[in-house]
Amino acid sequence: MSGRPRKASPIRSKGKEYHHGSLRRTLIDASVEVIASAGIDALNLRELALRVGVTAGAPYHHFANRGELLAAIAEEGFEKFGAALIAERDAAPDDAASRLEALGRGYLSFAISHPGHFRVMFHGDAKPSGPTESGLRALRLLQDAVEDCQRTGVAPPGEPTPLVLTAWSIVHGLATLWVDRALPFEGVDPERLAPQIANMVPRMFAALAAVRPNPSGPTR
Amino acid sequence: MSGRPRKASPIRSKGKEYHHGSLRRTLIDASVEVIASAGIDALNLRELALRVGVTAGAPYHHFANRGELLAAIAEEGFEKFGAALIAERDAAPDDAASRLEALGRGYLSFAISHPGHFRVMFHGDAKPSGPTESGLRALRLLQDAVEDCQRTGVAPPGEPTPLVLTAWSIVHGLATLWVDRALPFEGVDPERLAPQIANMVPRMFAALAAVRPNPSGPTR
DNA sequence: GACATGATCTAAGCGCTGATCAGATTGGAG
DNA sequence: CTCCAATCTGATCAGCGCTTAGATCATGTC
Repeated sequence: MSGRPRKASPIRSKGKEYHHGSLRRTLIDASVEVIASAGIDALNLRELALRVGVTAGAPYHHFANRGELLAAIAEEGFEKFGAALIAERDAAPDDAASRLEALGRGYLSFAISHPGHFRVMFHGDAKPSGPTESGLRALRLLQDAVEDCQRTGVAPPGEPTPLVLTAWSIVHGLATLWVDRALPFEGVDPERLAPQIANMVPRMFAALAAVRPNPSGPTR
Repeated sequence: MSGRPRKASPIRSKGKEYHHGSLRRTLIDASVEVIASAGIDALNLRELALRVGVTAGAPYHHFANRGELLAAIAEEGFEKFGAALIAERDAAPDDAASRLEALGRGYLSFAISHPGHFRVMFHGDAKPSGPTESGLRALRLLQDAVEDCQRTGVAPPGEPTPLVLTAWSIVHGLATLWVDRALPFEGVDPERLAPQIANMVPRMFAALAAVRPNPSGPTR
């Protein structure tokens, strides 16, 4: 009851007020929910706006168009993604193989627990520019982990790019198949399979290193 | 059958006739082109119809709605896909590892040479039913190849599902990253990298088999 | 406290796209 | 030739993205 009742608290209760208070945040959250359960195509700005209690034109004061709403979701997703990868990696034992495995687990865990963000992050259609800054940072984490494995001998030496791409492809492929619901294995729970697959990455690299000390050279 | 001038030739020249003659085929082909270059979202039935010389309502005599057009493209894609995989496999040397590698090469080649079909085939949004009959047939090819590798000792024994899923994830992940243009490696040509990655699948399996004769048991 | 200013939201509407439907046109079967 | 089924046209509706003018609120200034 002092002079200014609500100054540093921009979040209002959901009551009927002219200004929503945190419409941008609310729109992103609601969008992620819709996309997670029904896909990007099902995202309807009109319905979305009405559902959170504003008129159809209001979102355009926070996002220039539908694409920029999606871009904001993707950017937020890549930031959460990078943070999740780092957390998982730093919680792992301090050897190169364990940390690479942790990154793989983190990758899959993120896709499973944030399918809405993940879908938008790697949505191929109509990508204006290439990968974002945050996306590249996440890739560098993987790259460093693979090179660490090479230095400590738990991955074969040589050009790291094919190894990085292989590791990335494994986890990204499984994550994609999972969020696209394209896994036709009955009785298989991808959520339990995820750490198994993630663990397979450093195991295969280690096996390669043990069998072939120098597998470089043209493959075909 | 010499009486009727055109009976068994339903394909007309692009001349202005009331009946198009092969509108369904033409619509699919044009759609695949659009999707390959601009993505699924860019597919516009009106523009598509006018471009091939019919009015906006005509496509609905061949497809109940936009989704069924996409479903037809996916189905056709899976059929081409299966045929391409079989052709590649049967052209390979007659050992299990070579055939598994050939399947991986076929997978990636298909994605690279048929990006339009591939995009629709694995489009996660609004998939009504699960994978198609043809899709499951393609999966069985991979499953059989992996089990052959296990029998001949070039892959570790045990449950084949994790191995199948790993192999599938590697090629599917790279293919997805490729068609989504999400590969931020400069100076790297995925088209030349594809056989290298495909070759890595049986090599890693063989290494695993050589190092650990029995890697079964809970991973974590 | 009165006022100006910028940010936010409403209300109305435009254009484009997916989808429907009655009727015109055509090829083919009997 | 006659009739039928398939195909296409033309008109139209509904839904959605987006724009614009004006109303409402928050905040800083005097």
